[in-house]
Amino acid sequence: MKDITLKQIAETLGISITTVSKALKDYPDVSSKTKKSVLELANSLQYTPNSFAVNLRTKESKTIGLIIPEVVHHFFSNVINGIIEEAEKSGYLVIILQSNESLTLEKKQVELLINKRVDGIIMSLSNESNDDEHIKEICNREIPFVLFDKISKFINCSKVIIDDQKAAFNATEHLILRGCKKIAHIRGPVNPQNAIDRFLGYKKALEKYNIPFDYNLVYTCKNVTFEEGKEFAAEILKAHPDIDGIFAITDLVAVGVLAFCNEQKIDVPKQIKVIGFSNWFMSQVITPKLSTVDQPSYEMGVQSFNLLLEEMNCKKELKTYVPKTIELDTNIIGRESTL
Amino acid sequence: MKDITLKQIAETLGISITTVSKALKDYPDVSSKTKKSVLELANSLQYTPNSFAVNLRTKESKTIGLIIPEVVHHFFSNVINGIIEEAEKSGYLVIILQSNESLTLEKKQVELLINKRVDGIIMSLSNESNDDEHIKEICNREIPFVLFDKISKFINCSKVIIDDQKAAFNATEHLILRGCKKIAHIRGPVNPQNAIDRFLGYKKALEKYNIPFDYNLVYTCKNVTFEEGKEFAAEILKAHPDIDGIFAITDLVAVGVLAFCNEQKIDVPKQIKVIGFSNWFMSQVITPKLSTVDQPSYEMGVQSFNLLLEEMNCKKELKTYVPKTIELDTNIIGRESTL
DNA sequence: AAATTTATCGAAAACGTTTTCGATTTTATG
DNA sequence: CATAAAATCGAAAACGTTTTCGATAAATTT
Repeated sequence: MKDITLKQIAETLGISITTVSKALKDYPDVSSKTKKSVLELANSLQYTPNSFAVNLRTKESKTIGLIIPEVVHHFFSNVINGIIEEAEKSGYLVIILQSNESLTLEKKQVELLINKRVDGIIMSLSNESNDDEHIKEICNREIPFVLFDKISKFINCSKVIIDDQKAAFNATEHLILRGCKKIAHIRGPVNPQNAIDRFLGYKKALEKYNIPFDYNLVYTCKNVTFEEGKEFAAEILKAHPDIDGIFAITDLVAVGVLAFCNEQKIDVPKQIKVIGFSNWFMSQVITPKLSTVDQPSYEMGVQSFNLLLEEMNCKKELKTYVPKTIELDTNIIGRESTL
Repeated sequence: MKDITLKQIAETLGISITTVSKALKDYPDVSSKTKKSVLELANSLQYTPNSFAVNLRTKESKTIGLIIPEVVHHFFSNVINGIIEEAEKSGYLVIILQSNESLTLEKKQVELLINKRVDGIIMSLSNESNDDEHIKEICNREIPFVLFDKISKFINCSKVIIDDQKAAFNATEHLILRGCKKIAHIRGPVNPQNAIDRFLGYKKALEKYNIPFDYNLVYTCKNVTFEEGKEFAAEILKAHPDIDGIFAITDLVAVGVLAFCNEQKIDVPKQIKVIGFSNWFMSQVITPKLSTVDQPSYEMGVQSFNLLLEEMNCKKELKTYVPKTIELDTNIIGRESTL
C-alpha cells in the first residue's frame, strides 16, 4: 500500500533511478527498449511522481492563490469559476482565500500564500486596502500577480477591469433617457477605485444632460448590502420625495431599494426608476425585473488567469514581464425597473 | 532577493543547520543564548521555511481538496465559505475543483487531488456518480475523506448531512396544513440520495394525511435549473389545473415556478402555494417571498472540515479512524408563497 | 579528583525527484 | 582494423528541511 517511487521501479528493473526518470520524461538518451519496459511497469504500478519532491526540485507547485473579498457573492463566484476552469486547462490548481473586506485579514492571506510559495497570485482588493506593504511584498518577491475588478492605480501589475466610469455613465444615461430628472446614486465605499469611477460616471452623465449635480443625492454604502439598499431607499425618499431615479453601485443594493419600494407600495418604474450593476441572477426574477449593467464576470476570471500564466511563463524563462491591462466590455440590460 | 534558507542563517552565525532548525522549533537541546540569536537573525531576514522542503520531509502539505458540483450556487458557495474559514483556523488551505455534475470530470478532479497529495478530500457527489472506482481509490489510499450533502450510502466514510426525508416531509406537511389537497413535486435527478430522500419525504407526508399519491404529479429535473422550474410549472398547470401546491427540490426551481405564475397572473399563494428548499438569498426578495427549508450550509462546511481534521489527525498518529455521520437540523421558513 | 549526569551541539541520513556530466558501449566512418 | 561519432547509461549533486543519534563540554555527584 506504500507509494511507488522511481527507486522501486529502478530496482525491480535493475537499472538506475536516473534512467527511469528520463524514460518517463521521454529523454532522447534512453533506448526505446528500456523506455518501453519502464513505461509498462510504471503504468501497472500506477506510479505517479511525488509532487512534493517535484515541487522542491523544480521550485514550482503548479498552484496559484486567489484572494477575494467574499466567496458568497454572485460576481465573485463567477470569477472563481472562470479562474478555476481556465487554470485547470494549464494544469494549475487554485487555492482560494477571503479577505472579508478587511485589510488585516487580507494581509494575513497574502502572507499565507507567499509562505505557501504559490506560483502566482490573483486578487481583488478589499474595500480597506490600497497599495499597502503586503502588496509591495508580492511585487518585491517577484511573484506573478494580477489584480481584477477592485484594483489600485498605484500598483504596477497586470489588471483585468471594466471601464466602470463608462458603464456607470451608460447606466445613468439610461435613466435620463427614460425621463428621469432627479437621480440619486447609492455609491460604494470611499476607497475602492470602482466605486469612485462609478460615481464619476454618474456625475458625468448628469453633466452631459445638464442636470445639476447635488451631493445630497449621493449616499455612500459601508458594507454594500441588501439592508443598506433598503435603508438608503427610505432615507432618499424621505429627504427627496420628488426623486425619480436611483442608480445603485450593485444589484444587491438595488434589490434592497426595490424591496423597500414594494413594501411601501411605491411604483417602480412609474414613480421611480431603478438600475443596478453586475447583473446578478436574482435581478431577472425579482418583481419588477431589475435593469442593470452586465459585467463579464466569468470572462474576467479567464482573462485574469491567462495574464497570470503569461507572467509565470515569462518568469520561468527569466524574461522581464511588462504588465498589461485588459479592459472588458459591459452593456446595459434594460428591464422592467426602468421601463 | 534570493530565498533565505537555514543554511544561510547557519553560516552567518557559524553554527550548524541542525541547530538553527532546532532553535526555530524551540527544541530543548539548544541553549537559550543560541536560540535568541537564531530567532533574531531569522526575523530580521524574514526567514520562512521552504514549504516544498517541509512537505517532502513531513509528507504533508497542510492542504485539502474540495470537489463540488458547481461554485456558482448559493448553497455550495456557503459551504465553501465554511470550509475555507474553518480550515484556516487549523492552518489548512483549500484547493477547490468543480465536477459540473459530470462523472468523468469528477473522476479527473479526484485524480488531480490524489496526485497533488492533498492531506484530505471533502466532496459532494455529482448527480451522475455513485460509489465508483475513483471513490474507492480515495479509500484504498487511505486519504482522509468526508462527503457532505450529496452522499452515497454505499461509501464508508464520514458524512455531514441533513435529514432530507424529514425536511421534505415537513415542507410537504407545511403545504397540507395550509390547505393544499393536491400537491405536485418537482424532484431532483434520479441518482442523488438527497433527491430520493426528499421525494420519499413528500410521499410520506401525503400518506400521513391520507392524500392519494399520484405518480403523475411527480416531475423529475435533469439539470435543476430556473428554466426547468418554469417549464414544469407550465406542464403541471396544463395537465392538472386543479393543483394547489408545489414542492420543489430547491429554491432555484421554485423561483422558476413563481416566475411562471407571475407571468401567467396565477395567484400565489391563493391558487397555488409553493415551497422550495435550501433558503437561497433571492427567496426572501422575490415576490411573493418564497417559503422554504432552511439548510445550515455554512455549518455543513464547518462540520465537514472538522470531521476531516479529526481523521487527518488520527492518521498522523497511526490510529484507525471510525467514520462518523453528522446530521444537522433544518427548519421550515414560512413566507408569502404559502400564506 | 574521579565518576556520573546533564546540557549543548553537529554529522549524516532521509524525503523523491531532476539534471549535469562523465563513462561506457555500440555503430558508423575512413 | 583503427578511429571517430553516436547511442545509452548511471553516479552524484542538488533542492531545503527534519530528526536520530552520537560526540563533546559543562555541571553535578560521589
